Amino acid sequence: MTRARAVADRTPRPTAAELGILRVLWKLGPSTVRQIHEEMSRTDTTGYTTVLKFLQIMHGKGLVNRDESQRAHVYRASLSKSEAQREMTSHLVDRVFDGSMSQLVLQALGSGPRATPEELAEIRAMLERLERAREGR
Amino acid sequence: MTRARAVADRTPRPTAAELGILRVLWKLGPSTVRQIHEEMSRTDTTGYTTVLKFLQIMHGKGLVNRDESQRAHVYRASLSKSEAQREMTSHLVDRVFDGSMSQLVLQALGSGPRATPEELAEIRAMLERLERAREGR
DNA sequence: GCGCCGCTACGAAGTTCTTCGTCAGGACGC
DNA sequence: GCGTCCTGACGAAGAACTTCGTAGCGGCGC
Repeated sequence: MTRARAVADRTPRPTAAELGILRVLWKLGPSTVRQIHEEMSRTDTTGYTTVLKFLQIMHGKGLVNRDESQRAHVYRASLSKSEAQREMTSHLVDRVFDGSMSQLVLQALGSGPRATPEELAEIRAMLERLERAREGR
Repeated sequence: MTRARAVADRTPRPTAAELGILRVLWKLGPSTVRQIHEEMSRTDTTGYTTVLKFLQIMHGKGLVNRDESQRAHVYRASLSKSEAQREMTSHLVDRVFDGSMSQLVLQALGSGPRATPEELAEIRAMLERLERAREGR
């Protein structure tokens, strides 16, 4: 299947297991394999060498950087959480929402677990900003 | 919350290639392998038997139903587009938005290709409905 | 009746993803 | 100095996903 990739060429979309590790890195910040593995052990049974292997793979793909100056290498996510969110959301929208972000928004608002008033206010603010931007154009 | 999982148990999340076929089924409605293959040939080079094989796999998984009363079996998506949208959005939110739908909405509104005024109006309407629902509680 | 054509089914090969066992090198205590 | 322990590297096994070649069946035209 011919897949349209553009952003994906720089930092490929992480696989499920890779994303699990990125999530730990986003939470902990730069970490050693041991730290990552210990954090994952809370909910997971992934072995130490498995985590290590993924970090090596991800390093090869450019998903993480590492500092090798210490004996225990320190890994850092090379894309921020929000970059990953944007990339993955956009991919979802392309794949199942016919490219329509608004459809996604409507779906999310309508079906999600209820947002708090603060969140609704934030969304409303964003909406008004967009509406003003549109008028001003 | 457990509902998403329950649904996933019945109809597993489609893989990338499976989703490609579901998209055609959502577009064309119930179709034969040939029709699906022809539609996919517009943008894709996937072979006929590949499409067939996927439909067989998807049938095994319960992702599609089929009517075998004709010589050329007629396949139909067993989950609607909006069900798939909900399921996949919810999965994304769990994986990369810490379960927060509102974060997804903000991300989508902020980064997406611009929504049309009609779409903005629709989103606003949905938002107001939610705010009223909240007050009324 | 016979051969051709279109259709499904099956299986196998190739690729990617996931997981871990094993090894080598260096640090550290004794 | 020597063994022990921690760490990274590597490779291989297994699972899942993707793709297609080939076989077999049945209908239709001649």
